[in-house]
Amino acid sequence: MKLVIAEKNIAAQKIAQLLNDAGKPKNDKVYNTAVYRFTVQGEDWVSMGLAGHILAPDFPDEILFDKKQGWYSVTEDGEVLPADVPDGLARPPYSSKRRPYLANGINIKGWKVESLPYLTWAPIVKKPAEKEIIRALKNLAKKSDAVIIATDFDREGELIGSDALDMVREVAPDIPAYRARYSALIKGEVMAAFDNLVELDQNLADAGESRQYIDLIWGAVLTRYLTLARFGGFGNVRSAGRVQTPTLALVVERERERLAFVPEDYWQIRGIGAAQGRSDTEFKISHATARFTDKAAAETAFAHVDGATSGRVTAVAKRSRKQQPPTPFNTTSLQAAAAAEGISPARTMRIAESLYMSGFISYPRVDNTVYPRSLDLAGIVGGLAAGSPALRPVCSKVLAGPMKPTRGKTETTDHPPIHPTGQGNPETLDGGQKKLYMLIARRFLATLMGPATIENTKLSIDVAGEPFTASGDVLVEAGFREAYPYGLKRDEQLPPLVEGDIVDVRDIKLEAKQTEPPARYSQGRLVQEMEKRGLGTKSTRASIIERLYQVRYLKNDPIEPSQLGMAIVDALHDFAPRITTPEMTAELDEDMTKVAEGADTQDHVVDHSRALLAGMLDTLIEHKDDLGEAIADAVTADAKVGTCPKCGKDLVMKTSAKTRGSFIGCMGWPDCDVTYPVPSGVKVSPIEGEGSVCPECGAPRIKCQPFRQKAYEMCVNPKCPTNFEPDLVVGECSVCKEAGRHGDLVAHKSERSGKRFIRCTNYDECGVSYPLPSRGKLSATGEVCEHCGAPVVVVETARGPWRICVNMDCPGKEKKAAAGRGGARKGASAKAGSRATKSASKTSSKTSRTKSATKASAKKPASS
DNA sequence: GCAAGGTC
Repeated sequence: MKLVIAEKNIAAQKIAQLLNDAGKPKNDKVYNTAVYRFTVQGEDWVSMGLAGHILAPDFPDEILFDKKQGWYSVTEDGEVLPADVPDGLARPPYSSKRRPYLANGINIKGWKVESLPYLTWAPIVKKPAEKEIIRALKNLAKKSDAVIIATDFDREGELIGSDALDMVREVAPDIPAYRARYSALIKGEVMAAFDNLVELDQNLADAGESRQYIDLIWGAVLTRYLTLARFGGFGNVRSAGRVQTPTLALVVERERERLAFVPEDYWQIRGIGAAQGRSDTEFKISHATARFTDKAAAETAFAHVDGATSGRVTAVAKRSRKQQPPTPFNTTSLQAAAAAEGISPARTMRIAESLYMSGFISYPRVDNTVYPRSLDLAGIVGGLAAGSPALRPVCSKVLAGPMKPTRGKTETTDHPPIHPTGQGNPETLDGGQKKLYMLIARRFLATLMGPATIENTKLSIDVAGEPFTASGDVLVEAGFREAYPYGLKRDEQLPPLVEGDIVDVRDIKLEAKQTEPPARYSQGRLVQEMEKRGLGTKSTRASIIERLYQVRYLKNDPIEPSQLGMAIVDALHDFAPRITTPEMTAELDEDMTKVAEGADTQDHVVDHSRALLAGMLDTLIEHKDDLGEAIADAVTADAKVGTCPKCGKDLVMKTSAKTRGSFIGCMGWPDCDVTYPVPSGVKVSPIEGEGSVCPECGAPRIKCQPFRQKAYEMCVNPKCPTNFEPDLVVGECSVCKEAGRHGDLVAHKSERSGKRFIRCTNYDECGVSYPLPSRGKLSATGEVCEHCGAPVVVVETARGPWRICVNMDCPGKEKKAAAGRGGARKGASAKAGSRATKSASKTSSKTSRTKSATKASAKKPASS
């Protein structure tokens, strides 16, 4: 039997199909890995896909021998280094004897940064990362008489194949091994590759492995250095890396440009025009001098037209322009287009992966922007028409047309550009999936259609001797725009005017403006910029940006660096500049090429890189305390939400050591004891300028951003009247009413516990009381619950306004809790909700949430 | 608790 090892499942499947003597390959499983059995000239073959790299480089366990001690650990005898640092390269400038050792436990302060030189020179081993796949691979290898490495035809593919071969050799040391190199998963290519098998290119694999090692060493050393320079507690990693740090630097650089930007004043004269007596035809007019840089000139011109009520059309110019249809999607252009529709690149890739796995779209990680000839364009359009009623009309048009697909600049042959398969029913997709799928489907159709024609009309209008203009764009021929409306501007239709017509004008104003600084990056723009600068790959850019958000170097979208992000870039720029620029990647690529060509060796290149890093460590360690301080200051600045009304110091977000929960505390602690609770489940940020201080109580107001819901602002002080109305009457007591007396239901707040509740004024007699959510402004509705007759109130919770029946045991709660599981149910309801809701909310893991959601919706009656 | 690169 011959074993074919591909990089991924889809390739293994395709190869089996293409090489098979006849018919379909047999799908099989080895342990949990899909394999494909087929025959080639009567001989039994089997193919299996890996999942990319199956081994991961790491430091040996001896260095991390105690998982608990992690980064602080060393070997028993204090020796980390094997004695195989090549001659001629600097050894660490200290001996193990000098190292401050861990007498009783861990001498963290002395040890942590001192240990970095050891790490720089530490050996690296490859550890199994995909144990299940390795198990299947070895199982098949034992039964095979030859293996053929058929991983992707690139550097990483060669490395993945080489790692796989190493695993094979562990169980079949002498098995013959070959390499098949194909650059497209099509019959001709694959057949030719298997007819002309070659040997694995170890140099190329070594080049890839060098990349792995250098990334790990630089990343681990600098990340540990930054993290430990001022340890911020677990979960506060300050990461650095060959790709992420230059990417962060791009954002910081843009922010610095904005900060350094000196706005220039300019003036505009603008107003409203309309066909005479036809205020329904209004359009914008502006002075022909779009921007006056001279204030006096602007004022002179404005003096002429101030109060003018009419003008005369002096010229009408029409000009039509064509907008060419877009090129096919590759990973980067899909990410950029989706980002413009509010889907982050990382989320785009997660959704695209799921669409790919369920057969809706083609392979999503591609550079190619040219459809291969073999792609059945008409067949896909037909499939789209059948599956999606919304696309049917435009599909018919495409099928009737000449269908000449556009071509992008990048042409590779590994995979076709991202396109819909035309299979599957889009109605079964969830919100995000459907949105992305439609984008991909519409883009595909657009690439097969003609240009759009936009007609521009420009009016020249004389108003009291001053030249004005008006401009309007109208889509006169939709072309591809019929399929692809994304980013299309709305028509600006001007009324049909001719030279000499009189137009009404009104509201001509002189506006003082300032030039704007360069715009911040959107996530889509940043992905494109990374590509331009050679940072990361199509498969990694999205996750690297996400990582920068996760470590809180970046915030918001358009992207802003945090103070921490800026401090990190500054620190590395000063002491390890190599990591902060795209040049490190460029130089690495040069080194990799040399290794691949055999002009240099892995050991030499990696050791050279280690030496470069080692050369920076003295300076880094020397400045450890300064840098630690800079990081701590930046973190405090990022955490600031306002100013303490009691002592004037900063109020910052803090984490309780005991409960791990967040709260807002004063930097003056322990001298100042001001603290505020933080709404749960929301992202809190300060409000700048106006509205930043509560006019009622002087505490800061904050902006709360709930997950995927509208942000709102509130005062942080829960006792503030803007958050709670004391002694609010929310309704009448039904128990008392039945007993023939009157009782008001009044909201109270316990002084001791801070808990809020509703109690009847005749509580001693009727015993009626209801609990309330602990936070959120309360207001009465005057309504009573249809299920139990208790009052209905509105609570402004962290996630927006929410109507509740105050009765915990209301029979209506059960149904609501079940029906609302999908997301309509608001956060605070768990606290004040029925007992059933309460117990359900305790299961907080994702899976159980999903499970109960499925269950609940299954139970949901069809009528609701 | 580290990187970046594959892909699930």
